[in-house]
Amino acid sequence: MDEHGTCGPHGHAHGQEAHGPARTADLVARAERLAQDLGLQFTTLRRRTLEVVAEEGRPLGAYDIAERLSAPGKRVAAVSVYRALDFLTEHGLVHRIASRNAFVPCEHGHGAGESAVFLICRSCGSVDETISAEIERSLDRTLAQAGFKPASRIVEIEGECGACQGQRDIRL
Amino acid sequence: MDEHGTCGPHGHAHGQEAHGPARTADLVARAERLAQDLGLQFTTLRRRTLEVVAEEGRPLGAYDIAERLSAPGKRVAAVSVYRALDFLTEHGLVHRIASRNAFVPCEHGHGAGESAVFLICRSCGSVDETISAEIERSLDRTLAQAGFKPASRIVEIEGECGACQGQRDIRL
DNA sequence: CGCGGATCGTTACACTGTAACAGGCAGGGC
DNA sequence: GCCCTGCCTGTTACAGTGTAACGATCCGCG
Repeated sequence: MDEHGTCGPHGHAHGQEAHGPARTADLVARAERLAQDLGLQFTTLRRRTLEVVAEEGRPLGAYDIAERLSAPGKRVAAVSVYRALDFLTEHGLVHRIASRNAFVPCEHGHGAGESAVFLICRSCGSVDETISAEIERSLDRTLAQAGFKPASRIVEIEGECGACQGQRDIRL
Repeated sequence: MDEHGTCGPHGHAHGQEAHGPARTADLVARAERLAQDLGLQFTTLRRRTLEVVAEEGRPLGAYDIAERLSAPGKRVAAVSVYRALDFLTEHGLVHRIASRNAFVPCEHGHGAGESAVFLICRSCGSVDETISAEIERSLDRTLAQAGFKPASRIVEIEGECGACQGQRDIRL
């Protein structure tokens, strides 16, 4: 569907968080605590799905995840991945990017209640997750004014991330 | 995919705008002016696609539109509808609801530059489009702070609209 | 008339997501 | 121990969403 990679699928830490194994370990630890506390089952499939999503620096489709989880002779069906993703999204460990039909790891420790803003770069395909109390407040005001009771919020901005703007400037 | 209809697919004017033929005529007129001004072709397929989307009180999938445009012996393929929808969304006449893979008519005269907030009701499936300068400001601030250059914005809130909350109160 | 550009019809295909059913596995009560 | 129950997973099948590619048609323009 797309190629990307202009500023590299891994390794660019634009902002606060670092991608890669460190974040993966954090997320897995959080998932284990959460499962412990709530009496849920953090199964192998769910853990491996979370790991695959966390390792990647860009949104992954369910079928991409299935492919990465598959080994010669041991194929993982997409439907299983969807079920694992249902679990992970339900508990705020990964997010679904509606405009891409793809999934990214949750980069904040926020409870499932809060809502995030996703910054999706068209050049490199990376996704940054930020939280703004100010945006939430103005959203809440608008919703209250419309008499609308929100259940879930989707805020996705497509554009060009800072790193890619810099790269483009150099090339010109 | 879903049934809806709890508060009726048509006829509930919650707020400012009225659905139905009046809005349809407005939109078509706007499209004709726009095509005139920019030297674009507002073809029959595009007009009929716009009409179908405008008449419906809820988001329509591309295949639903194709079905409504088809007559016995004169089938309209989904791919043609997609091309018409590309044209219509590009020029701000309809909006795509990313979380539903569906399309709604634009209910504001805003230029394609501004961004809208969509309130999607889980009970009746209706979609309200509102604009809030306050939300735009806080979004802009957050984006500027992140060094992110936005190209398009998606803000979709799922929940329960005022009308459906009222209905539910009555039934309880 | 010939040419170029845009639109549209058609086919084929890839990707996304879910329904339904069967097997496996762990824990709880007897 | 044994069965029963509930949850998770595997498998198949299918519905829904979206695009690529090619050809035909239409239309304005030189």
